Amino acid sequence: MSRRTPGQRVGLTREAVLRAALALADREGLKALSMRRLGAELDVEAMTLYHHVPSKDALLDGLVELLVAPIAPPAFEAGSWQEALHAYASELRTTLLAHPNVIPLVASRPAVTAQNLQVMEAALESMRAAGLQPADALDVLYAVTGFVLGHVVTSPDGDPVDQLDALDPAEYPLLAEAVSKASPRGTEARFEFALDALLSGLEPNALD
Amino acid sequence: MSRRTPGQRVGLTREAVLRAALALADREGLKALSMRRLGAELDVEAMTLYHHVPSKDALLDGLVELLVAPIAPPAFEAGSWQEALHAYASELRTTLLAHPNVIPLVASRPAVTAQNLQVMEAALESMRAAGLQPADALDVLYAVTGFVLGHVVTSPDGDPVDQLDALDPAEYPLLAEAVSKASPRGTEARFEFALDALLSGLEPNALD
DNA sequence: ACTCTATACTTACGCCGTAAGAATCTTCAA
DNA sequence: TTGAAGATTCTTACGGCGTAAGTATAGAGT
Repeated sequence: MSRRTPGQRVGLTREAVLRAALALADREGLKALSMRRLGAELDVEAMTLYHHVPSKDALLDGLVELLVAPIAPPAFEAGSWQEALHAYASELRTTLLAHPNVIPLVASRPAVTAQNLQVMEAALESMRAAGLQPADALDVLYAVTGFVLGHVVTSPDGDPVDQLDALDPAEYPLLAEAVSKASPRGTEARFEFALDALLSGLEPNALD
Repeated sequence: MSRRTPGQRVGLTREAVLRAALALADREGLKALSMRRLGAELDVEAMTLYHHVPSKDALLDGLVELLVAPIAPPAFEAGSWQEALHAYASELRTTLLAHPNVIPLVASRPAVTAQNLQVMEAALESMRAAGLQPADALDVLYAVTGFVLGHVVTSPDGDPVDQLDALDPAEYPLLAEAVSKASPRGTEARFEFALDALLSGLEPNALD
């Protein structure tokens, strides 16, 4: 049951493969993302994919890069210190939340790709313009990025409260109370609250 | 090539299985942690493990729980607000860093187990004694936990700078400068710096 | 001593990543 | 116009995976 005769091109590119992989992971989860399954999705045999990607690990790396690449680095030229980092953190969070299935991947790959290095360099550039030493700026960048990742990892979709909804108030009275009262605020408010806490604490130390 | 006759007991327990799994993951990484391999480690066939653990996913969940369980919840009775959360965050970080191979697992499993719920309840208890509303306390807990996880995920072992060591200064001048200057401080200093920033920013908002 | 059950092993199925190689199409120089 | 070269695809095969189903035995409770 062959799809077509060998050699007959189907116009695959690395980019197309990565996009299909992201779509598949979004739709059916990371476990469904196998080379055979992805091949089927593109109407191609699994081994064909290896002409565009050297291994499955490399494919996953590429997937993370595809996801993170379009995020704009923090721009300090316009607006205050906090605003720039706040906007950057929010965009990063939004991007990750749009692909919840891929978050574990982002969290488990260092992703020191050329793409990422350029983003970091650009960020340091504009942070220097704002008066920061590069060493301090790097600390701040790491702190904010790690914070966003950690927040997204601990509350991927919807309120973390969702998972705690059916909670026995007799066994966990305070937890139940906290959950019932915290609901209206939502995860986003919780994120902004903690982010601003971090940023306001970061500023005096970093600028001194 | 059978190891022993069926029925002959080897004295396996869920706990022993989980400990062996953790040891194996620590020693050889997550990819080496297969049911067959783990069975071999315990001198047992793979299927035997299913008497102590319902599935591999459950085994991984148990592994995370085993790792996180011994961490003491933040105790506010003695010492200041910051000290308590600082100590908790540091212990969590130390525990995770002691098992770098397992970090991706912790980051990708919600882990809303009975164990964890009890830890959270205990934390809320002592935070209430310090004058916090449970809802605010929960926010603070999530913020700190997420922060630690994010930090550990982005710089698992050694300085993140290690991976950036061989960097082309011509291509990334600021990055190279930041790396060369930031080195002596180390990852721990970076962690404490950002943690204190978060905590100092958290306090006024949460206590108001 | 006898039964019952928990524990262990065996076999088998359908997945997985990927190494090796054959078949075909496209391109381009002669 | 032809024919060689290289790119792209398919085929086959190997060892390893999680686990469903079934079998055998050792030890505990009567």
